Amino acid sequence: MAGDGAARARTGQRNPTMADVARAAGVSRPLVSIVMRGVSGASESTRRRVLQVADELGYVPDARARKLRQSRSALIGVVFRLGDPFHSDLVEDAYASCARHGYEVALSAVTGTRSDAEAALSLLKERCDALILLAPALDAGELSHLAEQVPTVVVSRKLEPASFSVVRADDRAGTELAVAHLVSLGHRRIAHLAGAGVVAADDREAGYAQAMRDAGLDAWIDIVPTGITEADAARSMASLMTRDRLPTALVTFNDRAAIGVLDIAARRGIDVPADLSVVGYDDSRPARLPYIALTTIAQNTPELMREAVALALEQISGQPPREVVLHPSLEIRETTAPPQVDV
Amino acid sequence: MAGDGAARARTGQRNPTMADVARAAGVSRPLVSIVMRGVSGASESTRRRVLQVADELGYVPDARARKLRQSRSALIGVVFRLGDPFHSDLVEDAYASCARHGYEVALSAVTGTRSDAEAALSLLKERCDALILLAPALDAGELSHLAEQVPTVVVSRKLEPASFSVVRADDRAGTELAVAHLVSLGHRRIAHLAGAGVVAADDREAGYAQAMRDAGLDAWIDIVPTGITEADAARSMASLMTRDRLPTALVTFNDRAAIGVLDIAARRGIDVPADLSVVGYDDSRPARLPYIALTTIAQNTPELMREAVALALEQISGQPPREVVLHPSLEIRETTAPPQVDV
DNA sequence: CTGAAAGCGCTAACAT
DNA sequence: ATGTTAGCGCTTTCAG
Repeated sequence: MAGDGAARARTGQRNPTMADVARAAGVSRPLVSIVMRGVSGASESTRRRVLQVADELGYVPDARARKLRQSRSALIGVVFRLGDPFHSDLVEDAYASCARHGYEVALSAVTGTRSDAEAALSLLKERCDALILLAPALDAGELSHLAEQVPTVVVSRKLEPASFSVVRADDRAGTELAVAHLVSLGHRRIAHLAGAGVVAADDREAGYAQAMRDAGLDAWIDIVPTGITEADAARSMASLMTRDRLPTALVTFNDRAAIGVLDIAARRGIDVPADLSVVGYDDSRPARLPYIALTTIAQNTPELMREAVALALEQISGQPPREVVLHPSLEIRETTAPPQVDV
Repeated sequence: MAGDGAARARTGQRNPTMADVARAAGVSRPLVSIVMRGVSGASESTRRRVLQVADELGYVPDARARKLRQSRSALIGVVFRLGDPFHSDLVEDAYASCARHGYEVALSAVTGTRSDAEAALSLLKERCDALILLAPALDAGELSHLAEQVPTVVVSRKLEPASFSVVRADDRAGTELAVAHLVSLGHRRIAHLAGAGVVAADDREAGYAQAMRDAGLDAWIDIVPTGITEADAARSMASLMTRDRLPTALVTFNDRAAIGVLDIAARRGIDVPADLSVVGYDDSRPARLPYIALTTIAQNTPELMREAVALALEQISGQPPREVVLHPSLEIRETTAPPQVDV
């Protein structure tokens, strides 16, 4: 029973400390430390008794004191954008990858009122052993400055690795994959909904153009700029529909744009994929919903984070920063099919 | 310039400490502490000099040491479900509310592989002054056990406040609002898509039934059970459409179900709101997207978190736990309109 | 296998 | 306004 500890907490007394446990168990303080950390150096009987006493007292080790005393904090800080599905996936993978290497994760969120710099600073104060920044909105200079203070890994931004490491997927290769898939289905009038001014959008657009040329479809290259939200894409799609001939397939720069397109298509009676094939980009959670089932380009988030953590550990152990570029893959679902009528 | 500090970090030396700053500035350590905390007790000239030296050295205060020394950690722990839009909103509000009271936020995520209990334990180790749990999947016993160790506030779950405080919106009142809105538009055949086995779904269903009775529409009460995903709702909607007469309006137990309905409606050529009015529940981010524009019940997340933080502070200052029930509100957007043909 | 002593970086309490 | 001393809870030596 947690009688004693509970009573203490309820009456506003301090939490039990290691010394309390040692006293109650009739052993020295360091011995309790040994038992709590699960390292060797205590007999089995002592270990059992100490653990039982600790449990009875409701003892919880103080992470602040532990990390202060240890040279390394065994903490990897992750800066992510709150509410972003792609970041949510990455954070989940971060927990898994860090745990495999004996590290804990310290989270710091970027929100409408909390900048990347603020988020990173709070982790710096916690003395994380390394920082992993998910697509941070910081320029190279700010990132370098940060990286001089702590090993830093930038995820999913195309940046020259300098004092920090970079891990990202090859965005050009991604849209090339998308176009190649549509070409193999028999499409020729393939348009691209391009993200205007969005990071990574340039590479995705270049990959689209390259793949069209490679397929001998130079004449059909058709780039429609759009904004970052579903609503922007819906508007662009609506304007596309005022044309004489619609494309038979659409490659969008991200899933949100693709979903905006799907929505408008449904409302206007355009059958996807019979009348129009759509390929998104990101393989975000909504894309995987069965009733959306969007064919899309996946960045392989587990591998992205596995590499990010590996790069962090490399830097912690003194190795120089470097860049890792991963290959995206095609997830074929239900929004692509051969065109009903060819050109 | 951060020359010295940077060089240190890059060559793997330790970070500068307060003692380093004191030495370089030619003052005592506590004086540096006074300056860094911005409290009174240092002359303006000293203050300026210390701050400049600290900046040159690239000094960042060590949060672990500070929190260890202080009796209170000035930290409020928040346990949230990663990737849940409602939780994302709440966390964002938590940052704002905590900052107003001089508290920082320590985040701990619940994921597919990380339970509420694990998430809470890691915050316990950080010695947070209080914990705020967002719709935790823990039973009353587990919550009580936790609350004996640290002031605890449970958000958005209907639970008898015991050793912990509870803040939630009135779910019955929410669906009553939804039905009343539809009735005022002239609807009578109003069905409810009910969440099977989901927390809060019972109250929402009860509120629907109550409001129907209050409007004298007992005969039209029509409760269709469904699952928790958009796809579940889409299936339920499809089966609803095999009936002779469709309802003219639908109240769903959450936004995800509503969005599943909207999707199927668009695909089957049912015009929302002309043929069918739809009211969701939660006012989640997707509901607010302009191309969805879902009429829905809002829980007022800023107020929910404002109350949660207030309840946490109350408990920290020794007051007993209690319950706060907030009133939800109706957000009228574009998925509701008068019925085209009445019964 | 166990215990005594020192110290991580900081702040609170007391001096001056 | 500034300096001195002590100690937060833990882990790490180093002696037994």
